[in-house]
Amino acid sequence: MKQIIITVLTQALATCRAQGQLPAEATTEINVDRTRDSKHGDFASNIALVLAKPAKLNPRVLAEKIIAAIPATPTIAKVEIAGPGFINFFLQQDSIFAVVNTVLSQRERFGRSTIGAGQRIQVEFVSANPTGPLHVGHGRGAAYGSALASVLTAAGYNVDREYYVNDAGRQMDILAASVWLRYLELCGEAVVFPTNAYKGDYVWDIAATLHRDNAERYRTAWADVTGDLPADEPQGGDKEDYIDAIIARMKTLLSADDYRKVFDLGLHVILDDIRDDLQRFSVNYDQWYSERSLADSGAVQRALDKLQQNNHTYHHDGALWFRSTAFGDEKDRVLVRDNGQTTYFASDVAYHLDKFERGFDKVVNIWGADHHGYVPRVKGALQAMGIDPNRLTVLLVQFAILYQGGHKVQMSTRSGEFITLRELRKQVGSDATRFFYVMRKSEQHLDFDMDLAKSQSSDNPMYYIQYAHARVNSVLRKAEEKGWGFDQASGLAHLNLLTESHEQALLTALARYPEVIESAAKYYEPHQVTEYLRELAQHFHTYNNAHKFLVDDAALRNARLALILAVKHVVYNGLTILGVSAPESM
RNA sequence: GCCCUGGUAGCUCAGUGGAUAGAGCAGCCGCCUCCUAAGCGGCAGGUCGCCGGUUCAACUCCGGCCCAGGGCACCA
Repeated sequence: MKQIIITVLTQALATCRAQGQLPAEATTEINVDRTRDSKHGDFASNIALVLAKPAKLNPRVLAEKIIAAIPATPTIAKVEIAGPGFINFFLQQDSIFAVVNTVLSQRERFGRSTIGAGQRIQVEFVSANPTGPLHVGHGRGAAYGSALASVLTAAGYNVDREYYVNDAGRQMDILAASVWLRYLELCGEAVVFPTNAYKGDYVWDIAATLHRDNAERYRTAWADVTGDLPADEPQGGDKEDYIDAIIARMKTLLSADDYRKVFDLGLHVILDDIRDDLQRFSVNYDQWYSERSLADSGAVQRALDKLQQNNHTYHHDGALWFRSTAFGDEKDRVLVRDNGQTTYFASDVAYHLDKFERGFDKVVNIWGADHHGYVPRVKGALQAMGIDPNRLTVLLVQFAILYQGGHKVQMSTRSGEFITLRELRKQVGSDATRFFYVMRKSEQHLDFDMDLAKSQSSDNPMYYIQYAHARVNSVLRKAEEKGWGFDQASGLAHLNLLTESHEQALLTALARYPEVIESAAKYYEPHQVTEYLRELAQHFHTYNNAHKFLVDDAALRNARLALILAVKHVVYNGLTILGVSAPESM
């Protein structure tokens, strides 16, 4: 509909130019918006205000000329000048009713758009290190990424959802060491657990599995482990140096093969847990991409070669550096450490090169806000390798703060005490958790009110929306019980009986849905969908309260049922995008 | 110090250059003989952090300042 108006305005402007009423150089992008107030019609354009200056005309005079040049269009009933020079468009009633027909025939396809057609886009999200269960911070990234991917799919993009598995690197070594030390404890060794090791209970579980399946095969005397190692933090040493020394010792005491077995057990147990957790959260992936595979396949070396060939690297202090300052970063970054090991950053350069080599037109990374400092170096590396950095969008998700009983829920990632996503889902439920996570725009700090999310009242926006869906269903059931059923053909034939202001408002709301999807996709903002659904549900509940649907007049009754059935479809479509269920009854 | 986010009603937040800045909650007053009251209506509530600038038009864009949170590794 909006497109029709833009087309019509484009034609009108061309006519004005042809008649010499508007200078040829007076051009601008045509802006058409829905009006806030129905007195201003259905759509409005500010075109006359924008072009008034270049046209050297009073905006209202220019608006007159534009309106005079607008070709007759069946869907437009009336065009008016208002205020300082707005052009207001009033739609034909028939084209307003048409949305019901469209929704009922397209059903779950209603709202899909083609703005992304032919474009491949990758959304990478969560990608938490498999060193422990997901916590509530990851949950927000999961809900947001998943909803965004669905929005983009609805907008016509070919979307690929990916989880980057950090299955290499120091943190994973620390996990392997943590598992092994707990295992030694189970074997009866008097282990003093390192300050910097992972202390969560899940580490005990993995160690127990290791012990159950392998008995004492990996056992070493604790004295042989610590031997001549530096002191840990409580003894005045450095906890980082200490844990690194433990890892090195573990690698010498176990064969490479055995080390890998312990390492992989931890990795697989935790990754399986994460997979399970996300699946229960209705978050699914097309690809789980292994960091280790980048090194194994030589992709990391290829990326380093590429940077070196393009003269963007140098050697210093025994390390290989990327000159990221040449691309706006605040300092240069190490790719290969003086000990010969590549950095996480080197893997990430290779990973991002690989993403674009896989043929994605656009790549979206969803990161925690604490990683924002990382953006310039990754974009810099892409540019250094000859890839347009604007094809990569990094979306930063701020932290979620949980509130319960009016108080902030204390969280500490230290000593393994944190609220897991699983625990949150268990307490609040998957639907409400997902809804609350995406209710706010991602760059906003989120105050997550667990009591509200759990409450089954209209105060809870998710229940409010779900209830609209269930309520339509309830009315339809009642129609069956009364022996009337629902005659869709009759309803569609009598849409012109829907003249109440509540009905008109609802029709407009339904027609807005495709625009909301496009906007949410364009700005990567799924929260627009939650906002919209709340408004739609509100229009519905208000209507329900003001008018009876199941009236004796069959024509009116069927028309109303057609309208509310359309509402049901749209609520379903929107909730589905958000990963929230739409119950038939509540 | 530098970099990223925020600052809009008592609280939580929409508002992505337009018309009189909106919603939910909290507060006050009302609405079930009726398809689910898990609902609806009304009242009250604002220096859009502050100061400049751009524009016909600024909560929105630009600059400076103040406040809050986060980030500034040869960790991941």
